[in-house]
Amino acid sequence: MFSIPLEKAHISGRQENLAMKLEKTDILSAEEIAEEDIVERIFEAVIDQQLPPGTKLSESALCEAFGVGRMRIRRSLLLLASREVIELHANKGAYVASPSVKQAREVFEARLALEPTIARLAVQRATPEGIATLKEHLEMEFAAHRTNQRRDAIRLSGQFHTLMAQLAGNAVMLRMTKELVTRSSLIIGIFGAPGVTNCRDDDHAAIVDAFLSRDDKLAETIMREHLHHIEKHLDLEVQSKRSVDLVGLFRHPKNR
Amino acid sequence: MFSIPLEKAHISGRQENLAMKLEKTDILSAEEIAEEDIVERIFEAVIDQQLPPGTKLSESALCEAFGVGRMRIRRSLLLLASREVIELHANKGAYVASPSVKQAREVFEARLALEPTIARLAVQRATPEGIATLKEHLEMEFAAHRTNQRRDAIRLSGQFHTLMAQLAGNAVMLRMTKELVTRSSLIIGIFGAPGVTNCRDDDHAAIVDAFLSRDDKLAETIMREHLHHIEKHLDLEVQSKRSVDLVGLFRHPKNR
DNA sequence: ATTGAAGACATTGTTAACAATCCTGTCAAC
DNA sequence: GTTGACAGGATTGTTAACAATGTCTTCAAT
Repeated sequence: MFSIPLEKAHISGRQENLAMKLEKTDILSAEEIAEEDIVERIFEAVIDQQLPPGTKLSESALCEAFGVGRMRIRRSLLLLASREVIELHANKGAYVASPSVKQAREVFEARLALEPTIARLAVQRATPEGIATLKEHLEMEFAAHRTNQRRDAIRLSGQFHTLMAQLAGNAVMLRMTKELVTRSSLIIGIFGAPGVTNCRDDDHAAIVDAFLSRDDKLAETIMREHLHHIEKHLDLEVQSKRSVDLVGLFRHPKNR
Repeated sequence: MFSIPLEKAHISGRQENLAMKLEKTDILSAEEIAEEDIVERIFEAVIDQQLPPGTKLSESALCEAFGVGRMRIRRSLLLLASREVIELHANKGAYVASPSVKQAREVFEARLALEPTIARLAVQRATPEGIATLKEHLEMEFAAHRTNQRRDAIRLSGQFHTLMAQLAGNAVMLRMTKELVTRSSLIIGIFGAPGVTNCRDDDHAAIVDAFLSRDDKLAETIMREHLHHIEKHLDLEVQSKRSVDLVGLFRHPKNR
């Protein structure tokens, strides 16, 4: 599958003491689910738009879903909040974030700073196997589009960008990209035209071509334009699409 | 002081229920210390090099230091670990991170992707007050150097970079910059020549000049060269400066 | 019929006790 | 004297009970 073993290292430990007692079902289900796995799963559900902005993530439901204790869920939610993928409201619970227009601009500004560089580095460093993985991924994207698998198409579009960060071989930038791609899904869910897919895979195909010709500068340029293109197709002009600004609306009735 | 009110929003709540009971010491100490405050304090202590790599951060000590319960400390440590500023070893505790050569390269690669863009945006967007704050900051840097306040000089050098991110007005990039600057302090502590300061303030001064002439491209270029300069002055060639690779050392005695 | 209050219920936040693991110092054996 | 085992203490990890807050339903009053 091609994956770089990163993260998880700094929260090491978690030795399988359970794997020792070789009872029934020796192999399966002995695996403990770690916080990062939960975080990763929720990231992907957000990317899939299976968890739209504002969705409540109740602790008990998550405990049941992942089959873990409340403490672990709580830690996972804290990590998700620190990435601004969810919002933690005191005594009210966790909700999938609803990025504001300002936050949306910030996310894309950060992506424009990071991802063109990532694309350039990825082209410089990608191994032949990495490029093969990328081509396979592109094929899957096309297939999802052909067969109208909307959810798969969205997920694969996002994963294309994180895959680039993996090929660039930089764990820090990969982590940042995952966060930004996930938040982008929320942004597209709020400000995107309904029914439109976030990424044209034409652009993705062009980037893969840049890999084949090892043209790093070209990949960088395409990625920049690609991100610009995505942002341009958002409705970021509307001020506070939902949740009208009541304060501004009703202060000094004379001035409205 | 000029500060942008960001972060903390998404972990909102924490209403002062204690402030209600107006007993003695009505005003002070009613403030509860939040996780982010603890994280921020530890960030700064790491930047100051008061917490060198490998320092153990025991829960009980931190509880006493911050005057909070263990749960809050535990959450803070998790957040710090998710930023890779500390390492969490199961059943052993939290230790200030000791970045590897690979991680060091990754951090500076990320900074090179982010901070030149931040510098450009900051020049484009800085208000006159923001520029004044920047000039004051530069003065403080010079003062610290003149009076040989090494610790202050180091801290101010790092804060210059986060201040740039504040002037750029992008909360996402500000958060990333804080993380990267903090980790850079650890990296300089490990791989830097002893006694040398991490940033030349000549570069910082040149960047401030670019603000005055509103030359955003120049600021971007200087920042890029500045970061290159810092990285060049590190000993990243040595493999595992400390913690010798015993495995590689003692396998096949004939080959050593 | 709508509004407001009150109480039951559900969910989140905190604390404290307990369990598990690791570190350290002592002591016996060789 | 060095090495290994063992026990005690200290630290971390987990669980469960409890407290606090929010939410929802019911019901009465206007």
